[in-house]
Amino acid sequence: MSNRILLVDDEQEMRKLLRVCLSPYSFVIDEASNGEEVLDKIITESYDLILLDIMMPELDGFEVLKTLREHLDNQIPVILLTALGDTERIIEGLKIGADDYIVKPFEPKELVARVESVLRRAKHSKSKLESFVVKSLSFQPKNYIVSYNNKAIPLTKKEFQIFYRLVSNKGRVYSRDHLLELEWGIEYEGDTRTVDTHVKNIREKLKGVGYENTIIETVWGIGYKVPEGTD
Amino acid sequence: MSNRILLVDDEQEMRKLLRVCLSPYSFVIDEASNGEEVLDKIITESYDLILLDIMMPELDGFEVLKTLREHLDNQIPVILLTALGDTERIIEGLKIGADDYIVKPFEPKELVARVESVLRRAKHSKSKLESFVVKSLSFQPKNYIVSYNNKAIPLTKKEFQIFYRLVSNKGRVYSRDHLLELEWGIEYEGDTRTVDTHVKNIREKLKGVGYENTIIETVWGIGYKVPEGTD
DNA sequence: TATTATCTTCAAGGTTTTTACACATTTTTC
DNA sequence: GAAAAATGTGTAAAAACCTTGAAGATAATA
Repeated sequence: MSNRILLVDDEQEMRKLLRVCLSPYSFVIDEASNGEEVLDKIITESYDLILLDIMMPELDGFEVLKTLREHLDNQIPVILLTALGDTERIIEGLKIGADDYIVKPFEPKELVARVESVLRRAKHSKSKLESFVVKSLSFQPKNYIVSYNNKAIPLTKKEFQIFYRLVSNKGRVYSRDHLLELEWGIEYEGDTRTVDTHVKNIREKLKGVGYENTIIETVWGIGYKVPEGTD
Repeated sequence: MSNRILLVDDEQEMRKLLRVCLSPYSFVIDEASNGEEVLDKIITESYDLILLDIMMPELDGFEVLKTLREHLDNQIPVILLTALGDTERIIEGLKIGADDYIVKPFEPKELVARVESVLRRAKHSKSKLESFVVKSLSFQPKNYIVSYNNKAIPLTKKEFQIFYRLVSNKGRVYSRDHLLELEWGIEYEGDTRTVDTHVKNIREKLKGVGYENTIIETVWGIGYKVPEGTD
């Protein structure tokens, strides 16, 4: 599956340049010309990487990144585009969660290298690969395995995806639509209730291994969540 | 849901022009021809954006904006309409809380762009996403959570909506009709007393977790409010 | 290709939320 | 202070929403 990249820059020329540089590779590319548009798109679409210009009028790259990390998807990789010599802002940007930065003007080759490196890292990133334990359930994302008392719970791929998303974003409510977008793809047209069925199956399988907590909670009229709390 | 826009200008021609420019898009448009009418309408109706002419006889745009920001809704986006070269007033206007400005005469395209930009920004404004604390209650709007002493209060969706509206507009009184319009939708046909029931339930649930303040006050003959005061 | 596993759809039945309404209580008006 | 108007409250019906099971469709595997 080709990676989806969002290019963010207020200057159309720069977006064009970025697009040209990346076009030889099999990326699906989308653009946004200002901060608000980015937030909008992130909520409705889903991307594997964001190339984010820092200097934009109104809502600048910093603000976008901050909002993104604090309120929206905390995992999506971000590469900052900065002007030469803007060391301070680079450091600041990395602090608040950027994954890498590229200084304008840049070498096309370097751009691609950075993009691929970040994508690769993201794919194998700790958060995505490392096992962890939540509420007595131990997750092993790289193998699509969840286990309880050392007993593996035979989740299917979709089930795992949903469960993993909810668990690794404890406390956050996901609407059915949002889950469909995140786990199925950009323009899923099918029945929303599909999510319900998967949730049902997850719950069933959890019970099947003797796990009695109600870990996936229904938020009436909204969606599903895994509540925060002791693990 | 389409956004509601209030056009404010003393010249009918200008209102007509604005309306024509915006008509290709799915906005619900209302008009006002003087300052007093604006304040009137803001209190009884609700809008997502106000296009406000500065130069009006009697109560001018400044005064309206000031009153709006000081006494009424502090969040509703406002775009100022100004004459060419009126830099001073523009700056002044932005200072007292306008979100953007447009210089007359304007390009229709630009008007629409500005309008949409401001609307988008408002939709994702921090205030809509960020958690906050009011009178010992902590709100996490993103996840539909209100909690007291770290204990979640199990509000239903409607209850949360109403409570959140009142709390995030402390000091402002909302009539039942207005709340219905805001939280139910423009053409609600049911019983007004439905609001009372929800308010009752909210109060009950607050007591249920040991919260004894009377945070939602009844304003006799008008509606409900959450009073301003120490948090 | 046949077989199996997984995913999706659908509808019946159950649960929760929302609404309506009747009556109690409070506030205002005269 | 009595009548009228507005609000508070409990209950129950109505509506909205969720769960569940089963069956068809699709994809994966042998």
